[in-house]
Amino acid sequence: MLSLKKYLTEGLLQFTILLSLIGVRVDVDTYLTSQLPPLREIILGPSSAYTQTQFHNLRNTLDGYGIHPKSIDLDNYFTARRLLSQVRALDRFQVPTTEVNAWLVHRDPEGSVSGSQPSSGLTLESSSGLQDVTGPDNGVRESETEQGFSEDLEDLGAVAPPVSGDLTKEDIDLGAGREIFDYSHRQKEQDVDKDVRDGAEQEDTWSGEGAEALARNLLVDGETGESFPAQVPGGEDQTALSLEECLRLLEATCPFGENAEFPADISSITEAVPSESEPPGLQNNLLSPLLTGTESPFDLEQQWQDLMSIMEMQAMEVNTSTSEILYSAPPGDPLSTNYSLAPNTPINQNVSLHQASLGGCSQDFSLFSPEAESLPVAGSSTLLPLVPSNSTSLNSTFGSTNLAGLFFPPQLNGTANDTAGPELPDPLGGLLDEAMLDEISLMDLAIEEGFNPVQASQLEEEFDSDSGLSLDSSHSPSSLSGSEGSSSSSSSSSSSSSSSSSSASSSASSSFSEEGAVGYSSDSETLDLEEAEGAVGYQPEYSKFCRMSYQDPSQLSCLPYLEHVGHNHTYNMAPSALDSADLPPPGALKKGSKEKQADFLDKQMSRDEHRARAMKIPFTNDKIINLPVEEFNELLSKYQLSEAQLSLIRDIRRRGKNKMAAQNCRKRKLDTILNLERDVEDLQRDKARLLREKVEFLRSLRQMKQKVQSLYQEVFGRLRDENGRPYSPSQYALQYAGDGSVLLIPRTLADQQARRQERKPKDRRK
DNA sequence: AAGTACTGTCATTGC
DNA sequence: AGGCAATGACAGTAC
Repeated sequence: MLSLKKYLTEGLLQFTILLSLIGVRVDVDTYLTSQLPPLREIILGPSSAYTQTQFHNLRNTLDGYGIHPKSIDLDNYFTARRLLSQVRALDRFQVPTTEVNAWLVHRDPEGSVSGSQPSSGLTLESSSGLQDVTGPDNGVRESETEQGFSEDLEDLGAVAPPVSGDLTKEDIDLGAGREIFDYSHRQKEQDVDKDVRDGAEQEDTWSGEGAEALARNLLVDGETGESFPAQVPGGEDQTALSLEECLRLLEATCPFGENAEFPADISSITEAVPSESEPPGLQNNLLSPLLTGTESPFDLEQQWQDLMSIMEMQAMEVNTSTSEILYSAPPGDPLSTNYSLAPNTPINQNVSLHQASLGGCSQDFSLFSPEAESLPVAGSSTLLPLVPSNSTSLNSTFGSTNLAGLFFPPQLNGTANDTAGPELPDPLGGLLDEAMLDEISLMDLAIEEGFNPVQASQLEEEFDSDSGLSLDSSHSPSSLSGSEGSSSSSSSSSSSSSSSSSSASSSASSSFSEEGAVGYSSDSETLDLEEAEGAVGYQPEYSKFCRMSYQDPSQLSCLPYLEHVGHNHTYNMAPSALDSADLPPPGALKKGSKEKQADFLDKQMSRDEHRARAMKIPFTNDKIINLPVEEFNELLSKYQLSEAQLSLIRDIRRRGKNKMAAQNCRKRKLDTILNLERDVEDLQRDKARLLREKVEFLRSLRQMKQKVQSLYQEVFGRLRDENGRPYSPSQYALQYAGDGSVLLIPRTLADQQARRQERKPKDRRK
């Protein structure tokens, strides 16, 4: 039997912790100070009279030290210490610690009522595999806490043999074999529950009847499929009783005493319960005042919906088969047998857990049941560990899929055995398949390092190889301008190469002075050139370095340093811009290289330039090409030109313009490619970042799920029937009803509701 | 000698 | 309609 007071104390605190962790502010002080003085007394007054020994819960295997089952003070002491440490550790949580409280109140047909208020007094830590994610704090805190417990035990001399099967935090987290607990638990109850065990052996047959009986006492919302305790005033089988009534019965059933199972101060508790909430259901009895109090201006519903939406993500990827595996026990499993309930035990009634009334969040609680349908109703169930293994793999740690399966206690007394069974299915596995994880890890690495210049370039290279585009840094936007600069400088060489073939003999460069280019008489280009040199009278030194492509007659960049540049990339340079190019200082020219340079510049003459010179065109190609149409025509009109000359001039103009157009076109093409490369890089970075964020979110989600799962386990594991025996997870499941209450319902019923829940979304899609 | 890159040129298209 | 930019295609050249 359980101590109401203890459970209230822990439960309220735990629930407050839970709410605070999910972002809800609960002002417990309100209840402690004004509204519910008795309750406050209960909570704050850790009198040993209010504590009880919980043989089935939590405390006997701390660091190998057992606690004597009768050590009431120690029990209370540990409880207080644990809760205190949890509260103090709240600020160190990186991931909200989910705490769920539930009260179980049921009444047997004979009128004896057993009430229990199991609470999750543990702050369930993530598995070791998660500790690295949440940071060292968790591990430290946990170790500190538990070590403190051990030390406390030693100091107090409370070294008791590990007799009881009480659930400890370690048990939950580390998955101590359930046999440990089950054994002790059964040792204690063996004698007492012989008859019950007989009933347990009939578990299979009972399950059906029990389910029916339960169904009869449950009102199932035809629309939502949610079930809630039937409110049958005065009904003998009524499940939910007023708290007062329950307490009264408890008082009568469980005398207050040293070993009393219910040492709670009944009157205090009764007073703590608002009288107006007495009637039938427990809906308004215990938690309701707390949760519906005016001190909760927050949007509880929204909070829960947020939480549940996260959980729903898991539920969407329910792996029902896993649920079966999780809770199907090997035949003859003593534990499962022990869990079984006699067909006619009061627990067969719809057991309404303490109503965790959370406003309108009820619909969200339905999430806890969907998977139930996949669970075998038969009792022979093996309880597999729900606590995720230490694996750091997301797939493995994201274990449970649906909440029912997720929360389903692996073992009745809430212990989780890491080694006991397969890992829960990862509902998020689909989102993070191996390929994706690989990608994420790669990109994570790349991106995290990407902000390091060196590693960023490495990352880019990786991306480059993928895209097939060379992302060589020289092609980066910044380098683009550089290439532009070099290309512009290379124009002369480019055109020289094309013209070199026709100017074999030129030892002197041919730069035409517009006004002086007249009087050509030679037949060959070579001759023309030679003659031109003399005829035009250009300045050799100047022309050597100022030979310009006809395309840019006005440019005359005359940049000696461009000699070694291979190509002309002055695509986009406006003639005026090129025109402004600085001429090299004459002094910079080395006379020794004059000849060489002259030859070089001569070679740079384009074919059209050579042709123009040969045809004695009186103006430069630059003018031919770049003058506006009107001016160009005006220019032509000034001279009397032959048809051949006019044709050549028009061809020169056409080709020149086309040449520049081609250059611009190629430049645009290159720019487009480079921009695309840049876009690809940016998108890849964004993708990597988003993937990394996704991983982080999934980690957080996984941790929250683990917390909730552990809480479910703990809550369920703490539930006891009137005989103090745990409920079989294979036959019962916790479900959050539509009205926010938490119900302990048979699996069969949960299955039915789960099916309805599954149909609904489908219908909506239609 | 073959492959590649760059460039010029032509033809075409569309504005 | 003419001029012109843009562009694909081709060829020449250099490496």
